[in-house]
Amino acid sequence: MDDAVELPLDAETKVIERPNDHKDELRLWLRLLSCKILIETEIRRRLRDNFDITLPRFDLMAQLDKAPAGMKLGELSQRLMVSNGNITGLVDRLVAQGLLDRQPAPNDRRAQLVKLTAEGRRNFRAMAASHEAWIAEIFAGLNAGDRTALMRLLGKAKASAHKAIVDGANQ
Amino acid sequence: MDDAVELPLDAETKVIERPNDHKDELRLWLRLLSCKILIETEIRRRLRDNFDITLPRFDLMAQLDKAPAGMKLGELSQRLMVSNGNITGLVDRLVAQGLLDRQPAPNDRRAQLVKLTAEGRRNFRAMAASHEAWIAEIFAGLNAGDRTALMRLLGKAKASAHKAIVDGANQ
DNA sequence: GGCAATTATTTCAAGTATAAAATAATTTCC
DNA sequence: GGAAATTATTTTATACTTGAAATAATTGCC
Repeated sequence: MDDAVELPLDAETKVIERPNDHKDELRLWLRLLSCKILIETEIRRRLRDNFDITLPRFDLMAQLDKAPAGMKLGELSQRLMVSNGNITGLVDRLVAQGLLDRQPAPNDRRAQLVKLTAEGRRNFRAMAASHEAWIAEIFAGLNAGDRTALMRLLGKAKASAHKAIVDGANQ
Repeated sequence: MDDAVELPLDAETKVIERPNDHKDELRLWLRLLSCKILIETEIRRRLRDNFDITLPRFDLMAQLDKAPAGMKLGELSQRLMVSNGNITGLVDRLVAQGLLDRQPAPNDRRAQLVKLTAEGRRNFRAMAASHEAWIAEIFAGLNAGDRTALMRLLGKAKASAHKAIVDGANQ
């Protein structure tokens, strides 16, 4: 089979001849993805080089730092948007490192509360300061207006995605 | 994912009382991430349910579909922004599935060219049509102006991140 | 021509991630 | 009170992912 090369069509022609073309949305998605990978790879590298910690562990600790009373595993799973089984393993490793501890949840023997240990909190606070500065550095090329606009558009994209997910649950 | 509750400070107060605060950039990063996870999880689910394929495999095939002459593994690694070892395994599995084939690269006995098989191309084309429609559906809540603006801002973010990565290589 | 540096890929160990099934406890509701 | 449904977590199997080291081939340069 021959592999057709893209024809050089301008936007006008596109609309007329390819009414169901959604290359724009596809490009938008790919750019969002590449932006995320670029930033994440750099943050991962800096966390490793400076603090010898992985990004998933840092992210989990960040959630716990905001919840001094501790969190249930399911809560962590929801906030981090990852599966339950994933959290089980991550918490295991962080507990083994002495950065977290588990304790039974009051009033519910199914659940456990996980919280930062004193060492975990101390560690996290130090890392978080650097992390915040890195993120600021990474977005330094955007002014306040850009950031506000990007925040709003991403919010709109999230809402739109949410709707598509609810609507097309059986798709 | 969660957008922490805004403190009731106006911009002025913020600047005065929290000169080195970069919570805005942090929130922006977290929103970008959650947007990506939300969309990716849904696309992954639909690919699995409709075509019984994983997202990484689909993404790899998408690259090859654009390169009828085939691609070298390193080229795939760059385009997909993943490690070399990752590509080796993915290609192994896709070859085992009969969707790809490897052949020696001309003029370079270190390298190999990977390309879609006829079946792989047929498969991919069918999946790609659905995939494109899903992405369009997911971004349907954004009008053309929103999409253009988001595209531009993400481009700016990428450029900014790139600069930070080059500048802060030893950070 | 030949040796050092680079490039392409694979291998390896560890960790991260998912989906689905299993386990255990709680809640609902009659 | 007790069965059924729900919820919280773990387990399992498999796949994906990374970073670093190893292997193999090519290129650059004297």
